[in-house]
Amino acid sequence: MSITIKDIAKQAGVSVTTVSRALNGYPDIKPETRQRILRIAAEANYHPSAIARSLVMKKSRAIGLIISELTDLGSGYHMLFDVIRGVNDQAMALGYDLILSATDPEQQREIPYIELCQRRQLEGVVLMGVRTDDPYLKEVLDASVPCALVDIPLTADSCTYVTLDNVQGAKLAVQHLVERGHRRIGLINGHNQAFVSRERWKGYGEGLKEAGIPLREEWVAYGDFEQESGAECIENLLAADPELTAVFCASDIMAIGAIQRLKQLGKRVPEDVAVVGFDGLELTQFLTPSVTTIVQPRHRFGVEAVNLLVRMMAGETPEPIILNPELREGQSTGK
Amino acid sequence: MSITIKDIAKQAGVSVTTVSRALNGYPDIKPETRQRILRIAAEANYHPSAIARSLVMKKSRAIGLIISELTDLGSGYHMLFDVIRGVNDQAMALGYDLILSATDPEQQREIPYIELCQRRQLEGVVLMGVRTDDPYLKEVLDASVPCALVDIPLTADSCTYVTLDNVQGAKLAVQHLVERGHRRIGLINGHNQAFVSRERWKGYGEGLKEAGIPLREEWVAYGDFEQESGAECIENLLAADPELTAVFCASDIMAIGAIQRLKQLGKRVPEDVAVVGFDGLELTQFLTPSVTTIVQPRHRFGVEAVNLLVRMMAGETPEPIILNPELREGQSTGK
DNA sequence: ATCCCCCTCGAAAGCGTTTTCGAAATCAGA
DNA sequence: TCTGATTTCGAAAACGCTTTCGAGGGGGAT
Repeated sequence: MSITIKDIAKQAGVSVTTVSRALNGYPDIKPETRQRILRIAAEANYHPSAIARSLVMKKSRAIGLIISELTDLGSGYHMLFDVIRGVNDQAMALGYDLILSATDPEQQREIPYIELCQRRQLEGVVLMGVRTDDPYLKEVLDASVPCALVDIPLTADSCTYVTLDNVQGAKLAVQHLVERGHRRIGLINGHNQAFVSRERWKGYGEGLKEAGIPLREEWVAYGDFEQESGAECIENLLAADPELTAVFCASDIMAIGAIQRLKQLGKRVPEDVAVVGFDGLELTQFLTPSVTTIVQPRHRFGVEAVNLLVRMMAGETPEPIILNPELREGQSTGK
Repeated sequence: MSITIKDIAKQAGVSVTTVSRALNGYPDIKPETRQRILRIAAEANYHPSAIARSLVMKKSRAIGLIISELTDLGSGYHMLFDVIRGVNDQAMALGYDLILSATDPEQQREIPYIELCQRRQLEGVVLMGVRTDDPYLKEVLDASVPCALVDIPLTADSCTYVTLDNVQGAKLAVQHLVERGHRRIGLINGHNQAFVSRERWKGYGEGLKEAGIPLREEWVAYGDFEQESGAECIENLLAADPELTAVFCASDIMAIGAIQRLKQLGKRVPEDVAVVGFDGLELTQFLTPSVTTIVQPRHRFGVEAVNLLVRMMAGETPEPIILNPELREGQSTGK
């Protein structure tokens, strides 16, 4: 059906060996023969089969992008998309094809990690959206396929990660609020199955400590990164301490939910309660009030993950990449 | 390196043929031999190479997901992600692997369509986010690889599509506004390189006509689906006709931009100007005011696209799928 | 004229599967 | 016990490519 290297060889009156050499830029071939072959191949609109090539070279030139919980409308929703873009862009730029595989722990549709890698001969894998208790994780850590984790600070023989300095990010948020004069600052954290939650909690604590503010149990609530949970949490926090004047949310989406509920409760933002979000979603700039947030370089996560991967595939054992957070001021924390 | 079918054969003391047969459920094999082979394969954690299999079977069991303008933060931003999820879910459910390829017309990084298909032996392709003037389109239409288009109403020999009834959707929006008593209704449309824009324009016109309202040139503005353009357009429209009391936006994002700008101009929504969006983004429910919108079954787009694909791969020539829009009321059009 | 080396190219093996074709073994019926 | 059908299995080719190894030819040096 499809046109093969043999056809080109026949057409050019040479052997397949010669065609292969011409196409792959080997030196031991007469320049004019090469030109002729190239021309014929182009005219015939010939493109070598990546499959056949993979088989013989034992390299697929493909990397996997595995996302847990993609089907969950959930947590990283807005975050994930940009990371996907980054991974895609860099993979393409480097000549790798991307195989997307979104798994879903709940529905048991998980294909064992190893199997996927073996089946498609993946040269490396970018893994994201994984909970701390996800079964994938164990498999990955002792598999031999290079793996770059996004927002999961674990390393192993063939495994490293890229993430934000979440501790620093959370601290930035708290510092910003302290500068604005707040002393009673709540935290609406994400669920504990997310690695980032622990770090943001830590950063929150450090931020308070540096300001000489003792941490209080009732200032911390746990949501699930979703809008609704942000609303519920802020209500709970206010019930526990009506004097609360500020809250730091571990996701912009929860921040939006919180602001929404605050309005319903008759509280003004930022006059009565100031709010800081996390993620740096574009839409936060266009809300009323616009939301102060810790911005993550999401696209770059993807790019760097692929970069880590190719370095690992080259035999290196690169250090994890920890990107710096930035605070973007909005109206939700006043001027 | 990796364990192959030969290893299993040797282990079991049979030929590779027999192993292949056992694994693939052929009947001509003694039940107990099959069991033994299966056991051995499982113990060895063996998984057949999809690559080798593809080569000999000339079927890759892989479909491509090609997205133009993914790198554009742009237009379908929020829409695309859900469609991707749908494609992924259904592809997995049906046992196909997904190869993601986001191209970018601007940066010329486009890999010719045909080449991609040939290289990876794709059995079918889902194509989305393509402009009317995109070079891909021509290639696709006369290629022989089955192709399912999303939101691009074109058919060809091996090509069909899934989309929303955009005419009906726009009409729903206008009807809703008319019911609320509006007579001067503007349209903030998307750019004309999007297929959907033409249809939404048509639906807008029909909606007005049915209400006996003559369409006026200056009621129509063209944005690019982005927030900023929504803001600019509403300002222009109001400049052209200060009496405007309602506007229908061809994307939720533009609607948000428009509402934002309206507030800045001292107009109340919906009291002074009512706004309807398009897409049915979740976040529209959580804004103040929440946005009335035409909801698209985005996830289902992906699912149906894959369904179309497999039917085409089976030799059928299925009819296009046109899904029905639904209006979801928010506060932006009053009660 | 001889020898050696370099340049250019082809034959063939091999990658891990599936599948065709036929052979061996088993079984039924007589 | 023999025949023929049926069941169970193996040898080998094929898929499209890369790569090793070596052959042939031309040119320069001796």
